[in-house]
Amino acid sequence: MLSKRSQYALKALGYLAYKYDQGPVLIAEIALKKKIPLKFLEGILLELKLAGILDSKKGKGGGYYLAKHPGDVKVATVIRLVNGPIAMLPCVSLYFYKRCENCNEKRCALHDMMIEVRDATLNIVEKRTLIDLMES
Amino acid sequence: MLSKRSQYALKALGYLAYKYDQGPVLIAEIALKKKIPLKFLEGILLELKLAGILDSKKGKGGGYYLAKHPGDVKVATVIRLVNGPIAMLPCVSLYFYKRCENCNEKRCALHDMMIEVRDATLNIVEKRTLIDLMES
DNA sequence: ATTATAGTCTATGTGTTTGGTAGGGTAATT
DNA sequence: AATTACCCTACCAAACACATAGACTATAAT
Repeated sequence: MLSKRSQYALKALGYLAYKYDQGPVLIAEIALKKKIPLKFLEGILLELKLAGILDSKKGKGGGYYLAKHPGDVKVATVIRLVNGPIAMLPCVSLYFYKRCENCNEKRCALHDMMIEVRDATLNIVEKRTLIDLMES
Repeated sequence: MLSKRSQYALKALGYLAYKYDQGPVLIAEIALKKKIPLKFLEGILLELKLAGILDSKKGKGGGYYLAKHPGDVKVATVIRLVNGPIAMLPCVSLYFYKRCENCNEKRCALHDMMIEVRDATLNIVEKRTLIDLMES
């Protein structure tokens, strides 16, 4: 399951994608429209900024905005950043790989099945971008 | 990610499937072969028994064994039992559904994408059984 | 320069889950 | 009597989830 934080991140990005090229958007506006606790959202947006997905402007007329074109931000990237591994097991994760202690990966039935699951999922989230999440 | 508990459950079941029709298997044997902390495993096997997947016999010559044919126990069932929802969001879960507070499911882009992910995953884990996990 | 705006940063809190360890006693079977 | 599952309590450390509060700092308009 995705954490609340991840859901919020995706929702917020969907909104910012929708508002793309319309200038900075207030944290408060996003919080209101997407029903996200404001201070919680603050931290999430900052994380997305530090990762280079968002950029921000302070002062009047400031706010957050996408640092890239919505089509250039993959859903998979956001999930990995905010939520962590997409795979069901560390031993089949591409970005968070950790060796499995109680199986030899060369012939582990569970391992093989989980690779299939991972690929089925990646096949979707690696292809989808913020364009697919655009929403008011 | 699957919890350790879930990994252990699947590993143990794979072993019991491998030993199917060879009489009860000691908890200690499973723990040893699959490198699972014994007391932890104890609880897991009990849970699987209460769910009707395993059966057990006490006393000398006792142990745990599959209550059903390995081909009749779906991987999806085990994951739902021990790990919880397979879907990435509560609002797209079939067995653990919970309404989403910050979207109207009729037209929520995230919702739709997560249904796709769910189905891609289910397409695998609903078809695989303990036969596919059989392993010494 | 001042002031309001709006993002940034740090700290704190509470509760839950995870992944164990340790020990005991009970009930059934051989 | 020995074996083995069953069932219970207690404890622990660490992480995670989901926030809230307050102070600080940069920006821009006046």
